[in-house]
Amino acid sequence: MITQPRVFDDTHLPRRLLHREQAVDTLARAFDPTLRGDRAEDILLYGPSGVGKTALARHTLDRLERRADVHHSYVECLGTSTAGVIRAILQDLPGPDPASNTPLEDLDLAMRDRVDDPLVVVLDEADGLPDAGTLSRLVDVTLLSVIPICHDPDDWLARVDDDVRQRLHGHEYGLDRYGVDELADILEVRAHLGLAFGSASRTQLERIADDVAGVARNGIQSLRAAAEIADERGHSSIHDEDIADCYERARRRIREANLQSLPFHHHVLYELIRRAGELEAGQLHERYEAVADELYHGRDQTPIGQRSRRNKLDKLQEYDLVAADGANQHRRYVVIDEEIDSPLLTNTLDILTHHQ
DNA sequence: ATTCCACGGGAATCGGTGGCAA
DNA sequence: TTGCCACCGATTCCCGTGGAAT
Repeated sequence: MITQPRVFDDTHLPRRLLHREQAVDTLARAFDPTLRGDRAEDILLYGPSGVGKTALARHTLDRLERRADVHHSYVECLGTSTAGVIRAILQDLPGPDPASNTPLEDLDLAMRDRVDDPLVVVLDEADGLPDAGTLSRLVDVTLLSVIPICHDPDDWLARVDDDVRQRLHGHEYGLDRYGVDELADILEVRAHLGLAFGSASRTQLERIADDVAGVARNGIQSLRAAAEIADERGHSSIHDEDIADCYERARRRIREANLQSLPFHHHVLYELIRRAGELEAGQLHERYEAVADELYHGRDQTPIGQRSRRNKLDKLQEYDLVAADGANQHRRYVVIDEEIDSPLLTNTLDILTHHQ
């Protein structure tokens, strides 16, 4: 039933962005000065995840680049540093890439040196920047303009330095979830491009759009999952019962991918919680210490201390794999989907369960 | 009121990497 | 080749905070 799987990829960019006409206009206008060789206006793009912030920025900049010889740089900020951001920008500019141990100040100088035409820098996941001063360095470059993408603009503005706040203040642009009709339109295009003819009815697409509350990413992944389930059940088109079951699969797939992307330490903590169902913080640490030596034996990594474990647990929560509730010594960690196990630890059931 | 304990921000530190100059 | 330096991500150390139990 799925004829073009790529259509459902997170990175797939449609030719037209439906129901984002005003947003595209606003961004395009902000880029206008570049056509005269001036710096573009900055825009702080915000909104909940999965509603197309990144797609909007990429789409509009692609269009700009086709219209004029204006360059842009796309930087994924999550988990990177100031130096990392500047490096990413330099990579997109002509000239040699700097050595990996080049001092930050030299990177900064190189960037100032090489930006001699208007440059638009998209900073995706800008809430993930650990250092508040990163943006100041960018904003200080004459012809460089920024498009930070974040979830909460007030939060974000509160954390950056004054100069950046002044530049972005009044230049916020928010995207909201789609309406049911709007998202159904979007899903219709994907179904048309990626599924066999007639696989899904308009009513079904509207139902999915409604069930995912207008979050495009979830809608698209749910549609894909529904088509897969229909295939497995031998249906020639998507049935309503396939839709009923598609959300769980879509969510589970995201969680599985999340877990896969994490390093070994996270897996250990996750499995300890999963096999217990739920654990108090104190017990969790106890068990970790009881099994750590054995589990890490023969690996190049070594067990980590409590403070680091807390950070890993934070990450597990961010990734929607475990939840925590309760304060202080009664804090409990609960696994969210017991069916999702860590492939890295499937052979260690004995070690993990012996020490009860 | 005091104690207990997990939390989480921030600084210091560690180990590995890769240029670069002697 | 060797020693040195800067970087960087990960980790640990230190410590103030605050809710719950005593």
